Amino acid sequence: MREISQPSYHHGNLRRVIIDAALQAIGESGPAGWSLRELARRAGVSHAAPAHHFGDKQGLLTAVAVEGFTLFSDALEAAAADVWEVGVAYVRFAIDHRPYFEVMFRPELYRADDPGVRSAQERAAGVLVDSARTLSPGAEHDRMTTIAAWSLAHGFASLWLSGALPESSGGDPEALARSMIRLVFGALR
Amino acid sequence: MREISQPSYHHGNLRRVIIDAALQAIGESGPAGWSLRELARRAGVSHAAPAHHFGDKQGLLTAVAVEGFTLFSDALEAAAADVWEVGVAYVRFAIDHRPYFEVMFRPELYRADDPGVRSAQERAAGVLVDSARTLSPGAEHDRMTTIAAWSLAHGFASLWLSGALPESSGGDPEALARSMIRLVFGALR
DNA sequence: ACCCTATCTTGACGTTGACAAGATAGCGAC
DNA sequence: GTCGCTATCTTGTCAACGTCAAGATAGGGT
Repeated sequence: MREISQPSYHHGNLRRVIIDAALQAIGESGPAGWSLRELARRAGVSHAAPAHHFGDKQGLLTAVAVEGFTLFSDALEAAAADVWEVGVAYVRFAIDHRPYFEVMFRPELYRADDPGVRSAQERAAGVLVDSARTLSPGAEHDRMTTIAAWSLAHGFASLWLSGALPESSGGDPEALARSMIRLVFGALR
Repeated sequence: MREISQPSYHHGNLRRVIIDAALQAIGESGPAGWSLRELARRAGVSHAAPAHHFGDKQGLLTAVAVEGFTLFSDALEAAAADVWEVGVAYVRFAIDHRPYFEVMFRPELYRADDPGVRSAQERAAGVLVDSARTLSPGAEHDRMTTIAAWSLAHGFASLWLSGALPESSGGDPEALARSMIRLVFGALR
């Protein structure tokens, strides 16, 4: 009297199923607090199915990073019309797509030299550089302004996610980020 | 003919030895890329010695976090005389004590509700709040300024450590951080 | 009708974190 | 001094983990 179904050999492509399961697991227990086998169990596949598609755990996380940076670039580009909103979009992405974000900026978890990762990363960086130029008080400060704007948005997102800011419980991250950006860069320009 | 020494039962207190080994391991392979057993092997103790002193892996990382926040507070306080240097000290600590820093802001790795952690954390936050007040353009902007300054320093440190900034290879993080802080908060005040 | 390949499963191996039980050494009491 | 108590550390064990090798299945081209 087995309650487990017999083998049944899937033949759809499980890549998406597995990535989605990974995102959910990362959301629940952080980017390193889950196991491939538990993942497979939840996705209803064998314990080695993930390895087939992604080689190993790093390979799976590499796929997550690529997807993450791509979605990230899309989000930033969509906000680029209003320069002041790019930083807000940065924060919003980090919070709305926390699992992606947490993997993306932990390069030791995946293969950071993967060409797919590289190009997706560069695309995102490009959007940031372009919008920061608009905020810069002068061409000679362009690079410094980019770094400052990036640091400000990234730091706020990281602190918010790690729960270091007391406002994390209950506050509205977008509104807070918007005020912060206007305070800092309103004075600068 | 055994080449391994016989048991020999240490009786010093191995807490320090183990924490130091952990810091080294974290420095080499990130806050989650090492194993307790490998750690013990390097420290020359049995595979269960760490568990005796710290309960489990989380316990060991909790001890690291407490120590880290304490050293962090010391570093910030030492720089507090010159407000402009607090942010620089933040960055310097992150880079000079990378293993501590990487653990401290990953609360899912340790017991963030530990009373020791809490008080060490609050002490560090206190220094930040006090110095940010000096930079604030007005009392009603105090909180916003604190968050902005904190985000700026934390973001810069995180991006630098993760290698996201091209300047990470070869540049001088302290000097860069100093310019960035002066650019942003010089205009604000 | 056949085979070829991508897809997925099964089985196995060494390693890991954790627990339980045993061994050792220092130290105060008498 | 030696007895026993306790903190310290070791040994032994276990389920779970990541990875590899080998086998099973199904769908598409020929």
